[in-house]
Amino acid sequence: MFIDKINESTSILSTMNELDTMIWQTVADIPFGKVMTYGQIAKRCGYPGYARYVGTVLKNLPANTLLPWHRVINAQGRSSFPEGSDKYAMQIQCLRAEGIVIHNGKIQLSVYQHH
DNA sequence: GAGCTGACACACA
DNA sequence: CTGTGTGCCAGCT
Repeated sequence: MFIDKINESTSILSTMNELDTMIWQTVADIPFGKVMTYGQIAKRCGYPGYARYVGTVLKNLPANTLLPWHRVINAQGRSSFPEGSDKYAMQIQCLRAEGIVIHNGKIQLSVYQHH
C-alpha cells in the first residue's frame, strides 16, 4: 500500500541516521592513544561491509568537531589521506601527540589497535 | 536509472 | 613489502 511505501522509506532513513550516530559513538569511544580501522568500526555498529560509509560520515563532520577522527585509520595501518596533504599531516601530528609511534607513515595495529 | 567516485578491505602475485 | 585486481555500498552526477 502507498502508506507502507512511505513508512518503509522513512524507516530506512531513520536507520541511516541511527547508523551515523552509532559511528560517532564508536569513534568517540576510542581511548586516547589507540586507533581503530574503518571496517572495524562498521562491524562494531552491526554493519559489516560499510567501511567506505564510515569514511563518508567522517568526511561530513564539521571542521571544528571534537570527535577524535584522527584515531580512525585504514586496515593497512596508514592514514587514508594523500601523503602530502594538510589532512594527512594533521592526522599524523594528532596521533604522535598521543604517543603513537609512526614509522614511514605506518602504524603498528598490533600495538595501538583498540578492540 | 546508469555510471562514477570515494577518509575501505582483502586476496594474491 | 609493494602493487594490482576485485568486491563493496552510499551519494553524487
